[in-house]
Amino acid sequence: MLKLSKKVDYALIALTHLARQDERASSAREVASIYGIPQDLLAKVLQKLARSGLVVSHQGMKGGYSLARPAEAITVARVIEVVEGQPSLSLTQCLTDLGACEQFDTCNIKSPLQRLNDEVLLMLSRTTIASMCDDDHASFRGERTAVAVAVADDVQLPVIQD
Amino acid sequence: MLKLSKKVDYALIALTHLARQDERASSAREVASIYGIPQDLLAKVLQKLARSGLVVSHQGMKGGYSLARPAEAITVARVIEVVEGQPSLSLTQCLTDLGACEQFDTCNIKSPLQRLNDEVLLMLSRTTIASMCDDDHASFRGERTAVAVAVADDVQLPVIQD
DNA sequence: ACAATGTAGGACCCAATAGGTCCGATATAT
DNA sequence: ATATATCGGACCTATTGGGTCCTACATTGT
Repeated sequence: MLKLSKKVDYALIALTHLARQDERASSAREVASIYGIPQDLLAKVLQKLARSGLVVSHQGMKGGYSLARPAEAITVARVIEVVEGQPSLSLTQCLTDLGACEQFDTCNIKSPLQRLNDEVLLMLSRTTIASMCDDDHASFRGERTAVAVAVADDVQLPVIQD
Repeated sequence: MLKLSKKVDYALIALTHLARQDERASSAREVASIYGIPQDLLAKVLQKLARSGLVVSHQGMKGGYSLARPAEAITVARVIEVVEGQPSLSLTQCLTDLGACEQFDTCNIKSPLQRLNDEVLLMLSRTTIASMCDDDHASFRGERTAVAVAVADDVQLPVIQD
């Protein structure tokens, strides 16, 4: 599907929210109500983030969550990995379930996929909660971007050599 | 899940196979048996590719499929889009189902996600069947790459400014 | 002419996952 | 003590992914 799950969406929303709060803890309920996210589900997600050390939790009344480290040190890659479990961070099964792949020996696309996977991973590792915070000040109009249009129309994009 | 489906895997395998055959048509059965892919399923995938004009089909005995255009002109992005239908080429629902997103107005991560999405899309648009053919001559050992290890271990990667 | 081998495409099936809810237990500030 | 938190397991349901089966139709070889 090449789409990130809602859980990851929610995690990113919550984390950028926490990043902006800076210090003060926010409860799952609070965040959920602000962004219209199912409360119980967000709670689960935040618990995972807490268990993984991306976030610290304060129990009891007046409790909640706050970032466990600077927003610059939380990458999208890590968030995905934490929220939906490691195996999902590879573009294809055969890159994780090594040996479990039926067509491993005859497969003709192993190494290109590996490369592609690494590139995506790198991109997700360079994107941090901090960078997402900065970025969101830019306007978003909900239009299809030039890239999306080009792909949909099956237009040839210029090849970039490296 | 951020993983491409088996259908896409199969499509890419078949396409690079066809690219190497150069001219001569291969039947779905042939390709399926070489790579250990369920035949009926591959047939469906190839039919989609044919309907979308990425591949031409020759019916009847001695029939089969061959590339409809040079391998350089078939991008991974396009293949994904064709095989699993447009909506799947965006990292998150809200980028496609515009308006259908519950938290659209309050969402704090719209534009960063848009950017990320574009970057991935661009990368997938620059990768062609031709480039995958070249690439596969490189050795593949099935080991975790440096990038994968770094992410899993939650190591901070150097930030690259643009 | 007719069998063998193709593609075309609809119907269907099953298992896995995503998304979400509910509940009881525990911690803590007022 | 009570209201408000997190914690974490159990559970539910709709969707999707992956795959099979079957019928119809097109071509080639004999």
